[in-house]
Amino acid sequence: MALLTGTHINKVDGKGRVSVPKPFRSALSDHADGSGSLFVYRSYKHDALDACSTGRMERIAASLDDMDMFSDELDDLTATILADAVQLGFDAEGRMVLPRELIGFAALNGSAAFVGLGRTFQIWNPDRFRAKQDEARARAKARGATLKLKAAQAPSDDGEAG
Amino acid sequence: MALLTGTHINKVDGKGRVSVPKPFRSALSDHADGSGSLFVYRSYKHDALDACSTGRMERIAASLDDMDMFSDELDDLTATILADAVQLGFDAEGRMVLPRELIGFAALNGSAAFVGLGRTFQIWNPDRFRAKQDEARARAKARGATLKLKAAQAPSDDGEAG
DNA sequence: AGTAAACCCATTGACCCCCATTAATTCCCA
DNA sequence: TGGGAATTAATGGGGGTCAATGGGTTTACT
Repeated sequence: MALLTGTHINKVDGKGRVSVPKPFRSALSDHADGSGSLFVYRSYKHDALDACSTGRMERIAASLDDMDMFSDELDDLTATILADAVQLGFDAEGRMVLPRELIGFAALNGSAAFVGLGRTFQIWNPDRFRAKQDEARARAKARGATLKLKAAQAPSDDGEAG
Repeated sequence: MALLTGTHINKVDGKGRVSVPKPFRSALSDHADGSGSLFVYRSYKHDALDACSTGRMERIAASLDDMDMFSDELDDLTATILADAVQLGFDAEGRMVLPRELIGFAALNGSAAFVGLGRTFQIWNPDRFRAKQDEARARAKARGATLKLKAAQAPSDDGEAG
């Protein structure tokens, strides 16, 4: 799967429709015809939405399925991720329809910021994201954050079939 | 099998009928004609119902079959799951009829929340589930819950033969 | 006959699909 | 290299279809 990067701000209309940015749409769509779907769920860390490809959500479900049935930890994770995730498809124009509840949770009043995070992305209220980003940059600078690169490898498409 | 995700709230009428959410119905139905059936049993952890496809119930039975005969553990699990499970079918409109006893157990007073858990789902009293989910999210946030993703793989259809 | 379950039909309202318009970029050609 | 045309992304609105729901009728079983 191509990388999801950058921040793209699109409008949310009265029906809850938002255009998924073209680069994201291309990266997410399983088929060449541009059709496809994605999963969206409430972030448990921020007042924003997390989103990922169906392939990745399959991986999440498979990972959870490997845990012991009836364990408390499994219970919490399924409730916060799977029980919350809605699968949305694109229409012919490349838009998805966000449920009202999610729009309310992330306070998407008329516009939404699509924030690429590599393999996943988030959907933010644009103003809130700007603030969060400023903080994150300040923290990284203050802390002198560093990153150890791992060795180059064949890119994973993160799901689909392997 | 497609993933079972999201929370869908439908009404329970006086006859005990509930529409099974379309995405769940599609995921559960063995045949293209939309017919199909599922298993429902009382959760032993919550005041809610557990439900799954026939394929998965067979997997559960097979897993139990691998345990030692006559062990107390096997005894308990068969009694709580297999002995309690009822097989329900859909009518032409995609509804199932919940037995009164199960409606009472899960306190489904007029409406029911279908909660997708990936390979299985639960049926909750909507208010109770909201409360449970809020707690789970709070715990996940406090604990900084993380999930180690397993490697990508071909998606399991969870049944049929697997 | 009485009870309960399955089947059939009608209504409504949400969602999906289609068309039209605008805006912005790229491409082409002068 | 600048202007103009064509393509594509994003947006706005309207209408048809289907999922969800409620009620009624027949069938089966006791």
